[in-house]
Amino acid sequence: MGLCVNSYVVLGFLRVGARSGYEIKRAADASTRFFWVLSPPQIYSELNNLEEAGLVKGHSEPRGERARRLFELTAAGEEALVEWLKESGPMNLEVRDPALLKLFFADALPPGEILGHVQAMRRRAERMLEVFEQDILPLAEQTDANGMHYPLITSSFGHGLYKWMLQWSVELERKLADTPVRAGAPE
Amino acid sequence: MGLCVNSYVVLGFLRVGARSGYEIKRAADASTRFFWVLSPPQIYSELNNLEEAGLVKGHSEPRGERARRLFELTAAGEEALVEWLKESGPMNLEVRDPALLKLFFADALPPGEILGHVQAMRRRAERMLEVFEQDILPLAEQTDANGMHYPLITSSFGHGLYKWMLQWSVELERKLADTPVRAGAPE
DNA sequence: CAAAGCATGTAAATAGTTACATGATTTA
DNA sequence: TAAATCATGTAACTATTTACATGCTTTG
Repeated sequence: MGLCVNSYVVLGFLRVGARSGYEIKRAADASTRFFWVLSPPQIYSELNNLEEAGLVKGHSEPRGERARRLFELTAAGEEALVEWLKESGPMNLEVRDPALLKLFFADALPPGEILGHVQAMRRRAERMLEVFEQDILPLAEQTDANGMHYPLITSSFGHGLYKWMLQWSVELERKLADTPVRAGAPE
Repeated sequence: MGLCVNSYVVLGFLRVGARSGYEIKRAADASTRFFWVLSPPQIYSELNNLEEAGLVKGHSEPRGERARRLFELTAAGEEALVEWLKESGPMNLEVRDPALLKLFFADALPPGEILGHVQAMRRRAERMLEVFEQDILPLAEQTDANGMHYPLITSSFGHGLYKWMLQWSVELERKLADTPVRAGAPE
């Protein structure tokens, strides 16, 4: 019932101009999803939550027969957001990657199968880099030109992260190609 | 009811010698938790699941009055694990980091507050590096000497990742110190 | 104008965390 | 020997995903 990280993501996007659940979803998909996933049902239920708490105010604005609600921050909502942004409690970074997990247990596998996984990791990093370079960064640069600078900074974090991962995968791929079983870690 | 990633983590640790839920927890805390979190209740319920499915076999081995169950892989369990390890479906890397989220929305904050967050990110990376260097890597090297090479490889991934993050934080810290508001992304 | 995709959600199922309980073992 | 910590779990709560429903808009 209380507020959680998701609440502040929703408040944050409302603050910079999103009005509907769908607009929040679009904005999140193009930016924050790389370090915080948020699915549509979470957004919509969070909006209801926040309205009950008086942090957003919604009004009905149907498109024809289709129901539709637009929201805006209240003064209390803006304040709650800024207070949260100021807080500096311990914050845990969490990574979940089934691919690394498979690699962790890969000693149970014949060497031939393992190289394939590493190649898949490399390709995944390449795909992500494309997404960043074609979609995420250009959009963040626009935002930057509009006077909001931190979306570009955090997007560059994502971009740099995947560049690092690509490099790591390539190095491991090379080492495995040289000496299939006794690989030795890259570094 | 079906098997999920957690199932295979449990099978994987049983395969390399863990016998109880607690031993699995200990092993996971010292290795896979950096790319796959798994809490005690998940482990215990997963063990029951796997037993029903015939992939592990458990027997009671109480310590005094305290109940206690030890498990081992069945042949079917070993096979299920290896089949999963071989599979190469699409695998999504997921990151969740409230600190990056705060940084993303930091344009709503006075510049003074922001530097503190970046410093906290740097210190977090430093702490993680210590954990890797003092605990995780030494243990993985032991495992490596015992003929299992992939735990060291994946642990090196974690180590390298946090080294990269430390570098990124330090660079951003410097740029913010120079020009507080108009920061420009590190890269 | 039919099909595909965009926009707007909800219900039900699954996954995961928190808080607790309890006995054994170690340590101050 | 009391307090702390290790070991072994469970119940209840919270968070998240999946699958669906439905009307509007664009496009072949």
